[in-house]
Amino acid sequence: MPRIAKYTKTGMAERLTLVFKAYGYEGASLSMLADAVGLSKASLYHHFPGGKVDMAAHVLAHSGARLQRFVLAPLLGKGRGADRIGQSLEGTAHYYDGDMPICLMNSLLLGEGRAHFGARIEGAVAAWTAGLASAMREAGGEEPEAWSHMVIERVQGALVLCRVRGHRWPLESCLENLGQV
Amino acid sequence: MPRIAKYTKTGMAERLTLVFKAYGYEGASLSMLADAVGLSKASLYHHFPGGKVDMAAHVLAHSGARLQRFVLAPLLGKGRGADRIGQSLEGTAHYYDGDMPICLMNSLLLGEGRAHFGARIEGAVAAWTAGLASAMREAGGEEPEAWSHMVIERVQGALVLCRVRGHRWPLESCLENLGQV
DNA sequence: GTCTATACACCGATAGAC
DNA sequence: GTCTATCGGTGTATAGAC
Repeated sequence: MPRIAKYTKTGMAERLTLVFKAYGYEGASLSMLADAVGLSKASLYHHFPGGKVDMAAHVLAHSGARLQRFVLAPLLGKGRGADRIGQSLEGTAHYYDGDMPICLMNSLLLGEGRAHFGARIEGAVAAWTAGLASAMREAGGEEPEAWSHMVIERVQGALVLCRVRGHRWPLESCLENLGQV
Repeated sequence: MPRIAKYTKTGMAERLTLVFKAYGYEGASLSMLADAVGLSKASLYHHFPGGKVDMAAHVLAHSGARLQRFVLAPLLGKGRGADRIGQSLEGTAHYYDGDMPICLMNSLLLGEGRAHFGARIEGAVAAWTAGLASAMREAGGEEPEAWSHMVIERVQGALVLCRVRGHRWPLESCLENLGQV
């Protein structure tokens, strides 16, 4: 019996995201992806005619929109630079949600994923770094560029440790430390 | 025509490491792995009867021995704590070699790899953290545990950024900063 | 200790019914 | 817009010759 659509396109992207995060681009099979959205493989191709690359591209676009909303927008908002940085760090905790947060870009950079999405991912990281540096510059901090690189480093490293240890505590601890400066 | 063995078991592990780093556990196929050591798939099974899991386990063991030699041993050696930390950071640059260094444990934690190797990887990270904290404690630093977590965070994050940007500069920059403290 | 040949499952993707 | 059925290819793994 044909199933009725359970998810909007955004809802599908969220479900597919979980698979790509956990298994990477190559490791995520169409069977897993179809199961994740509750459709057959053939039905997935109706929504994503380009197949797996298409799905990963939509997932990346959805993730980019969330990064913009939760992490980048606060950096470019009103108010004192220090307040904006604090809001962005809080947004970072929301952006990397779940009991064991995983960075999608890290998973998608393995194997063939790098050739498909490397440029987009590099651009997102550059925008994040620039936003942090800009806010810190307005906050009067010294060496804003070096500081922004350090923040990205620590957050990304904390996400690796979240995967190693299997919970989100390393990320929370990292963000708390970064917020105290 | 049968090929003659080009590599010792250690040499094979080094070649296989490159594939597992770049593609992860699921993404690394037996065809790629066989090509990497210059043997047929069937011949690989002579050296690694357990198949792919067996190969990844040997690769992880070889990587653990290198971590011990380059990174952990300096931490536990003689001399002032500060000197030992400096030597370990230099060893870290050697441990993560190549033009685009990649953390094997990061790649192997994707997908099924986590179930196979998660415990071993978590143990290695714990040993690294403990060694750093111990050396910093003897060096008279304050909050050695928090400091050691920060170092691992930054190194792992720098390795992610190396993959994002495609070269080893983020790691070199990170290690230089860490050594100045 | 290497190889060719093969087994069988699953891969990504498509055709076409409903 | 969903499905079943199927395609050709590749996946991991094995058998057995040399």
